[in-house]
Amino acid sequence: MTKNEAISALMNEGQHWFLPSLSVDCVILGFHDNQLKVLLLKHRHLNIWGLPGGFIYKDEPADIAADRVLKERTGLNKIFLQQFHVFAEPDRYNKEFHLNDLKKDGIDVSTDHWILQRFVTIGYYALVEYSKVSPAPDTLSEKCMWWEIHKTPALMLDHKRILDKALEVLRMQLNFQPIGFNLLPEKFTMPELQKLYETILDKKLDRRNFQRKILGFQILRRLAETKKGVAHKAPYLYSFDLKKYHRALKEGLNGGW
Amino acid sequence: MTKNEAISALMNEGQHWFLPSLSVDCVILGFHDNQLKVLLLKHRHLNIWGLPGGFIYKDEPADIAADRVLKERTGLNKIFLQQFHVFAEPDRYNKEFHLNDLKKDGIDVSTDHWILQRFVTIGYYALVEYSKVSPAPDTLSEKCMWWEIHKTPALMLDHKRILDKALEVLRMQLNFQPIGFNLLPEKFTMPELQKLYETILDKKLDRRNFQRKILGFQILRRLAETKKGVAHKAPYLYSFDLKKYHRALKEGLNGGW
DNA sequence: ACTCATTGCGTCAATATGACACAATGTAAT
DNA sequence: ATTACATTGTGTCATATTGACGCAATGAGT
Repeated sequence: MTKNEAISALMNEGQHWFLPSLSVDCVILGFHDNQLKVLLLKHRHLNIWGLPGGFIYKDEPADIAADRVLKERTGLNKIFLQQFHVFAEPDRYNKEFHLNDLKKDGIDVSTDHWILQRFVTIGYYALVEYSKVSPAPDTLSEKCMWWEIHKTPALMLDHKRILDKALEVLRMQLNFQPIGFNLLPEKFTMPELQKLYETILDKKLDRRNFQRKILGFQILRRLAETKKGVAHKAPYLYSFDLKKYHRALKEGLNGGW
Repeated sequence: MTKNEAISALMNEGQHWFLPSLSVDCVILGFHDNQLKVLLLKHRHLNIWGLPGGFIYKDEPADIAADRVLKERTGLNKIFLQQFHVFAEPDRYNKEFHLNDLKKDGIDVSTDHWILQRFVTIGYYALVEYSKVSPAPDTLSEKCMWWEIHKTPALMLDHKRILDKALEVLRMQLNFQPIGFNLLPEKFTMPELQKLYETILDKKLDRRNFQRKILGFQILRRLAETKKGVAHKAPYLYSFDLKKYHRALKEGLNGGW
């Protein structure tokens, strides 16, 4: 099936396949070159980017739909994927935008076409290991690539707001949940982990205090090896203690009360 | 318009008014007699209770829909109301349940009626001042009353799960946000505030340490008066310092990182 | 006047946190 | 080889926060 055929099928049959009014959008974050990155798609003819998103089959759980979208875009599945917010303002969805988008593709639809109706979208975010992802464009897009989190291009509709909200929630989670398992390779160094935290928090942390605190969580295991081929003193390699990591995920880190 | 007329109108016209596939459900919590309570509705003919919920008008933001539902059920509006989770499993919605419900009301609908389709619901929770609420049943229900949070009756569909999730999120929020302003009367005592925390957390707290910690947040003002007509030593009255309270809401309490 | 549960206000040790010092290490320049 | 230097591993110290608990004051009920 060519891309155009796929689009035709979607346009003509979509309303029979999918739950009306609802979509999912995924904020897929990866970490590379000591930078937090987000996976974006470029629409076929418009010079605008957007988050990977999709619709929910009529008998499909929303979480599975998000998983499916993620799989289609990154080749990854079964990863840490979490619903974080619903975006349900009536004006978030711009009829004109899609109408123009489709026209440029040579597709003319009436203004009451299903894809032009108001959509409420469920925002999901995923933390993935950058190196394992093979960005792959889908039916409606021509490019799929990583962008540095603070240097994203203009995004369609309210996708910038969705991205910002994902980061806000992520920062909150950092306060009571461990993070990083899905963002880092299996073996990593303390400075890499610290840089990840600093990037998410957008804030410098003291190297020594960071180490003390993170080790205090008891979710890391220091390996016997050090990182080779790196400038300056070779740092130790660490890996997550998965058992303790998952326990911490469930029970929280600090407690608070 | 009688209740039956209202139901007829809803059944016949609903699909033109509301966004398909979507609903909102509200977990409305109040505090009374040193107990956390939740507002539940009893369906008209079934001996089963449920959370107050409703649909979203086609041009209405979901937050406003939740506000509207809340207003209709409690007489309150403009209060702390927060989306906390989306429930989107296909099997959460039980066609048979509604079919039976309607039959007992003398309403026969075909199995493809709009109200029998799959619905994804957005869960909202609200913390309200118990004494200001006037529980009022709506079109589809015959009773509306407070229930102790740990002694709720059987709930329809997945409403028990929604309630539990709301409490889980609320407990998390307690770790980095102040709470209580909407749950307590304007003037309250320290033991009352502590009891609120203990109820939400389902855990005993040390009286003296609790006071020290909560005062440390700097969101309380101690009044010159003490609570009268109470057994034993008269405790001081406190009220929230709204300015600082709202600042703490925005900026968080502890920071963590 | 006495009892007693409860409140207000402490103390003290243990623990956590923030700021910073210093030696060890490995690459790169000389 | 030697040296320079950025970076890492480890530790210190003062301060802040936390958990556990003591004790006197209060005020309704007897």
